[in-house]
Amino acid sequence: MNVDALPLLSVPACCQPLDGPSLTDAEAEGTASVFKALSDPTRVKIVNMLARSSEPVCVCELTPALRLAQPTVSHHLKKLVDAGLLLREQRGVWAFYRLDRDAVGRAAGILDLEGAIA
Amino acid sequence: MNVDALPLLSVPACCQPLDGPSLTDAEAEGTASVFKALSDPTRVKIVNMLARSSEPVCVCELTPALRLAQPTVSHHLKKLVDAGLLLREQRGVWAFYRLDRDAVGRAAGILDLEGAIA
DNA sequence: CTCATTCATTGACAAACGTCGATCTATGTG
DNA sequence: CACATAGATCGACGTTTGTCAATGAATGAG
Repeated sequence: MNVDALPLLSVPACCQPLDGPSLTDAEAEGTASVFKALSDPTRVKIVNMLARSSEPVCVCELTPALRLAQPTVSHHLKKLVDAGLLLREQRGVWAFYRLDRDAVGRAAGILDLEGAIA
Repeated sequence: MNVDALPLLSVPACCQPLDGPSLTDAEAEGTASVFKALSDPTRVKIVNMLARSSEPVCVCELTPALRLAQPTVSHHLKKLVDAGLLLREQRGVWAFYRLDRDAVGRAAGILDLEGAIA
């Protein structure tokens, strides 16, 4: 579009062109993927339970507490691990999960929200 | 199922019954809704732009920066406002948005992640 | 080996989501 | 009044999501 050929605007311009995106597509997608992992009530409960526990927690303890079918819990745990929020550890037949306590802070940092949190 | 009638387990129990949900359904859903608002790359960019600006930003400035159709930008802004993350202000024909800088901190607090952030 | 247990994976289904074109409302100009 | 502009709302579309039953893989007991 040729700006010079435009008729004079009947409404004055409200703001300057200002700065660019200030965040690459990759950064935005990476940050969104972490928050997407926390965007489900069940996964919020999981993260909260793990945040309250100083030791890794067994899946056999999470499943009854969440009152969901076992494949559903496994599905949510995988999403949290893929997002980098949880760490998995196998002990014999059992699988234990614990929180990676730096991950959320990293996402909030990219958002430029450090000052707004805590 | 009658527990007393079960045969002895061939695998020992891994953990105690332990604590309950420790987070109500309403708290989990409320927290998840805030993170859901941040679970899209476009909305991450919007929040980042607003976080970098000390003054409210006009929609007419957001739309070209995001390279998306105007109804799409309006849709994302509504989701962020509904989540309590953004505040809307009408100035004549234009709509300005700014960040509610306490909202994310509140969500992270419910998660019990204060210590892990910042 | 056989069997039981824990957990992950697959497949299917309904619900929710992101995107955009078309339309509507509200504000300001003349 | 008529007209132009900014932005919200509506409908439709393809994609993604949460859930579960069924199945598969891995570990341990006997």
